[in-house]
Amino acid sequence: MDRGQSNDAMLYLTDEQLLQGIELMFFAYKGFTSDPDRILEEYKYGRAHHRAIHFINRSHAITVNGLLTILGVTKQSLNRVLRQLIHDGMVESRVGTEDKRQRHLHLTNEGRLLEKELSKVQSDRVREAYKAAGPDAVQGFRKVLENMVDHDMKPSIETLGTERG
Amino acid sequence: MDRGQSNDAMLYLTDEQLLQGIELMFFAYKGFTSDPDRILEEYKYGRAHHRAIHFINRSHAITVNGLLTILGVTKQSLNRVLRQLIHDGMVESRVGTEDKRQRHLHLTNEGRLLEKELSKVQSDRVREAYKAAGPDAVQGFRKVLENMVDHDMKPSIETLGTERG
DNA sequence: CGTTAATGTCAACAATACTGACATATTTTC
DNA sequence: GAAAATATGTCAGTATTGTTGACATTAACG
Repeated sequence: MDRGQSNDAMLYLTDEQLLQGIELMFFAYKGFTSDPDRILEEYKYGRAHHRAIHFINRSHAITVNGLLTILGVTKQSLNRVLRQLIHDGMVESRVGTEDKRQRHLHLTNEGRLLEKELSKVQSDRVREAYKAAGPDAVQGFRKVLENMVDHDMKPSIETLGTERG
Repeated sequence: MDRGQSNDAMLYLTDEQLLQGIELMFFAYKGFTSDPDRILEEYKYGRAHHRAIHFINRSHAITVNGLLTILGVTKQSLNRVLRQLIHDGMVESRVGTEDKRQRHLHLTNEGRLLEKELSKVQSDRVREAYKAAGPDAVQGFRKVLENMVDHDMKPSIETLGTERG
């Protein structure tokens, strides 16, 4: 390997170092999605389905608008995959109790099974990468990625995994 | 924030920690591509054009097959964007001297300008993320991402930025 | 000379994104 | 209570990017 930089090299980050970072993002993201993609193929689903399933699982009873905000796509685009998932019995859409215009999204038992199947292989890869890199590296990984996220999206992230989204 | 883990927490990575990592990859990649995407729109190009331009710039005189291997798409898919870029005078295709079946790809002056415009904004974001996170974090970032890449792709990465790809 | 390799191209198809328009039900506001 | 705004769903059309499969050309290899 030996593609790292000495600590003081941060004072002037070379173009080469930045381009390496860009390429690392490209190749890592490719690897990151490859395992779930194989499973999705069997279900005739795509990455969009995976993302919907992931965030419905993570944000209990999330509304359609909430999911739209997190995913950053149009409602027409989301509706296409949501319609399929609901039709296939993976996702349930419940009328809101407070606001009856809203639809609250839940995974069905079958949806939960698929979610587990997908998150298993993806988590496995992340876990292996974490383990191979070590705890300090994980800290750094998280720090850099957090700083790469658009500021607009940060509120969305913060609420994930904390009961309701 | 306070979404980190203590060092010994690595012994058992919780599902929550792994899911956070997965989401971080999703949101960071979104931010990572957002700035170039805005520029590409003006040129009526897409991300596929960006990737082609990036790796042609990085791998001097790369062949079509070489580019195919790096990008991991079909030749029909690559050819579509390559044809446009060549037609638009961004990329030049030169017949190989050793092997005349091969086509060696080069950026034209105009292509180099576009490449600079794209890599500028993307590098800026990476640089800012690096700076905000600090040198140690960058080391960790790189370590984790390298471990996330598919083993098949590693040979491709190694040769980038080292004269010829 | 026949086979293989590198490239290009045509056609068809699928997934995912977009815009714009419109409908319905419900809530909020004046 | 009527009007405006909000949440959702849907239809139609279009663009990008990926796929398969088929076929042609040119050049290299044995």
